[in-house]
Amino acid sequence: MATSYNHRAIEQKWRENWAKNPINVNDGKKEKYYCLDMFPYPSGNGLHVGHWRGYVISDVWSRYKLMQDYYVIHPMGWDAFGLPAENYAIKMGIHPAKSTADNVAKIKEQIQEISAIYDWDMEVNTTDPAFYKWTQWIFVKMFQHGLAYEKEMPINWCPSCKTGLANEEVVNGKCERCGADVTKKNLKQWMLKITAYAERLLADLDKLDWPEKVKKMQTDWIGKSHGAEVDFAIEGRNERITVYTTRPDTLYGATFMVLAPEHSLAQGLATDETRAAVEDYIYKASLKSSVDRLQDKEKTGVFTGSYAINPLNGAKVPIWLSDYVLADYGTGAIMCVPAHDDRDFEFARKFDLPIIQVIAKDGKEIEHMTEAYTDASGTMINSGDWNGMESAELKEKAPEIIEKRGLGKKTTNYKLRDWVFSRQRYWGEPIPIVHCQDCGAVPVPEEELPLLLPDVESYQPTGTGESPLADIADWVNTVCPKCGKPAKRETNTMPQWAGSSWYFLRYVDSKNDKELVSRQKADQFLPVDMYIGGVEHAVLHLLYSRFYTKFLHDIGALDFDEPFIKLFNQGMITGKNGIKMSKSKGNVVSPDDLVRDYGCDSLRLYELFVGPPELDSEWDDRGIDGVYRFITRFWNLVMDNKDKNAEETKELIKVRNRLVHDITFRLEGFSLNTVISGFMEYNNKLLELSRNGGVDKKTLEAFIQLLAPFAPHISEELWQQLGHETSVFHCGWPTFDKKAMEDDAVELAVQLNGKTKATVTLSKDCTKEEAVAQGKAALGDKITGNVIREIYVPGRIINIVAK
RNA sequence: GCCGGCGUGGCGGAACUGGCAGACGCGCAGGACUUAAAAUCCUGUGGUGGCAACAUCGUACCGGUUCGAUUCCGGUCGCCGGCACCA
Repeated sequence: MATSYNHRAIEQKWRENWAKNPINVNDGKKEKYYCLDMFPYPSGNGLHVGHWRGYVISDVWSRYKLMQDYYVIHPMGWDAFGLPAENYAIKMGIHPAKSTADNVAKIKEQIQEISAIYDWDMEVNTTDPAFYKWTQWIFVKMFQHGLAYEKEMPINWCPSCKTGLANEEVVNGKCERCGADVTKKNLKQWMLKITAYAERLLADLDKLDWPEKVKKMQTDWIGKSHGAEVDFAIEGRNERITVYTTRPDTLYGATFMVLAPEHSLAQGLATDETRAAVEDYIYKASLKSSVDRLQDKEKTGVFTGSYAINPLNGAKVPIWLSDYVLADYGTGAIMCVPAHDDRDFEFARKFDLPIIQVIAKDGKEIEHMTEAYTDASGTMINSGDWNGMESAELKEKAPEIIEKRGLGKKTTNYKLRDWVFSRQRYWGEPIPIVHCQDCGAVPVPEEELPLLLPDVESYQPTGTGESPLADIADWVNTVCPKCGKPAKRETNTMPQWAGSSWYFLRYVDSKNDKELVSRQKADQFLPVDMYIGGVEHAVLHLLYSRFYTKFLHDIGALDFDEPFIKLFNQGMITGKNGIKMSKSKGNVVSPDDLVRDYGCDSLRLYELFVGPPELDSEWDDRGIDGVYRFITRFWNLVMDNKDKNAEETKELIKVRNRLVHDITFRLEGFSLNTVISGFMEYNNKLLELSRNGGVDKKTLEAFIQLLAPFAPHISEELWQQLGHETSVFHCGWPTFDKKAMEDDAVELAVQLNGKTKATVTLSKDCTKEEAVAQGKAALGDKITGNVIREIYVPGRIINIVAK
C-alpha cells in the first residue's frame, strides 16, 4: 500500500521549496501577465473564508497563466489609511500607525496560508511615506494642471465620522462607511475636477472587458444627457434665468418655472407680499438633510411673486421655489411642463397651476389628464409654428433651433460631480498645500515630498470642520515656498481612495524613489490584464482609478489611459441564509481551522466548489468533506498507478483528451465550480479504469497538470512522485486532440412526439435512414397511428412524430 | 417609480449554439469491513402510482412559437442588486 495523503507534510514541504526556488520569475523574455487583487484594508478582525475566495480565484488564474509561460505579476499590498484604523485608535488609545502595522502583519500571515504566488518584493502600503510621497505628488500635479481646486460649498457631511464625503460615498442619503444620515455642511474643500474627464470616462468604457453591470453603473453614475439651456427674461427686470431641459420640444407647454431654493436669484425674486414666505421656505430647505429631501415624497414650494417670459410665445409664467429642483445640476432652475413630466405634473396639481398639452397622445388632446404623458412620441399641438411636427424629431432638432433663434444654446449635462477630496480627519495623507496670505494656495515643492503626517497626541475628529492637524501649531505654521513669508499648512487630509486610485501602478516599481513608476517599467509591465475583486467599488475605486490613470497618461507618465483591461467581480461568501459574515452576527468562518484540518489545497478547491464564482454563495462547512475525499482518492489513484506502467488504451486516450478539453474550456469560461466538479467526475472515471486494468502515466500527468493551479501542493508532490525533477508549473498546459475525444458510436435518445422513450447506439456517421429505422425499432409498438415526421439530428436526437 | 439579474430535488448547484433535466458534491437510507465506532469502500436517492418492468407529473405561475423549451417570445408573481426628484 502506498503512502497515504498527508496534507500537512506535503504543504509544508512545498511551501519551503517554493520559497527557496521561486516558480514565477521574470527572465526578461517571457510575455507579462498582470493579475491583480483588490488590495485589502487590514482590519483587526482578520480574514474569513469569504476573503479567501477572491484571492483563490486570482491565484488560480495567475498560476494558469504561469503554466502558459507568462511572467505573471501578482502582487499584494495594503490599503491602510482610513477611518476604521483611526476609530479603533481613538477607542483603544493605540496609535493608528501601530495598530495598522500590527494588523498588516497579522493579515499577511493569514494571506500566506493561501499559498498564492504573490511577489512580496513588490508589496506596497499606502501609509508608507515612500508610497504616499507619490500620492501627494499626483495631487500637486493635478493642482498644477488646474484639476485640484478649492471651493466653499455645501458638501455631504457625516456627523458620525465628522468629515466631509464625496458623492460616491453617500449611499441612499447615508454614509457609505458608518450608515449615519448624511447632512450638508458649508465648508471650504479641495475638489478634484473629475468632471473634466466625464466624456472620456464614459466613452472609454467601450474599450473595457468588464462586466456589463459595472459598465452600466458607471454609465448611469456619469449620467450624460443632451438638451438645451433656454433663457427666460424676468418680467420687469434685466436679469435672465437660464434653465436646462432635455425636452426643449415641449417649450410651448412650459406653464411655470421652478428654482432651487439655493439659486442665487431665489431671494431676490420675492416681492413685498411674498418676501416672508420665500425667506421662510429658503431657510427651512437649508435645514433639511439630504435624507429628508430624498424621503419627502410630497412636494413643497412657494411662489416668489415674480414672472418669467417664455421666449417662444411671450407667455407669462410664474416663478416658484421648490427643493425638488437640485441646485447643483444643470442651472439650478427648470422650466416646468406639467403635461409631459411626472414631477411637474404633481407640482402643478398640488399648487393648481395650468397644464397645457403640447404633444398629442394617440393623435388627440387628452380630455381629463390624470398623469403626465412623458413619451416623446406624437404630433405637436398648441405649439405655434411647431404644430404638426413629430415630437421625437423635434426633441433632437429643438436645441439647434433655439440656439439659432438666440433663445439659448444646445448643451450636454452630466450627473457626475467633482470629487470632494478633503477629509477632516487625522489618518490620511496630508494635502501638500501651503496657504499664503499673498500667494494663495501654494503646493509643497516636489523635493520636499513626502510631507509627513505628524505624530499627534489626540487624533479625535474635532467636528468643527477642521482636521485634528489644525491643533499642531509647529506643523501648521510654516513659510510660503514661493515668497518665504509666514504661512499655514493645509490641515485636511486625503480620502482613503487617494492611495487606492493608483497603487496598482506602483507595484511594478515599488522601490523607485525618483519616480512614481519608471516609464520603462510601466511600458513593460502595465496595465493590469485581469483585476479581481468585489462589485462594491463599481463607482468608487474603479471610477477614481480610471480618472487617475487618464490624468497620468495626459501628463506623459503612462502610455495607456485605462488601468484595468479585464475585470472580474466575485460574489460574496455569506453565512447561512445569505447573511453577510460579520463579527456581530457571530457567523464568521475562519479559514485557519479548515487549513489545519483539511489543508490549503482542499480549502482552495472548496472555495471554488461552493458555487459560481460571480454569484454570492452560502458557506456550509460540511461540503469541504467532499473535496477532501476527492483529493484523497486522487492521491490514491496516482499512488496505485504510478509504478504500474499501465497500457495507454484507446479508452484512456479518449478520457484524457476529454479531460483536458473540458477543464480548459471551463477554466477559460471562468466556470471554476464546474472545473472542480469536472475533476471529481473524471477522477471517478479513472478510478473505475484503474480497477479494470490501470491508468497510464500520461493520463495521470495531464490530470496533475490541470489540477496544479487549483491544488498546487499535492500536484507538485505527485508530479515529483511520478519522477519529474522540474516543477509542474514549468511543464506547460496540456493540450487535447478533438479527434481523439470522439466515440465511434454514440448513444442517442429516441423521442416519440418529443418525449424520450428509448435510447439507441449508433455509429457517428450513420445515415438518417438507418437512424430512423433504428429509432423506430427501439420504439416498437409504442408508435400508434401514422408517422408524419421523422427528425434526426446527428449526435443529438431522433424524434418520431406520429398521429 | 426606473434599470439590471435571478427563480431547477431535502440542500449547494449542472445542462455548450433549443435536443435523454437533475452532472458533481452535501445530506439521507441500505450494505461491506470492524467486537464496536470513526474512517474507507459499494449500492440507492425528484414527486406520485406499482412487487416489478413501467407509467405519469415535474425547471416559480399562465399562455405562445417549435417535431422538441430550464433555454426563445408575451404576461403574472416572488427574491436580489443598482439608481432614485439629474428636469
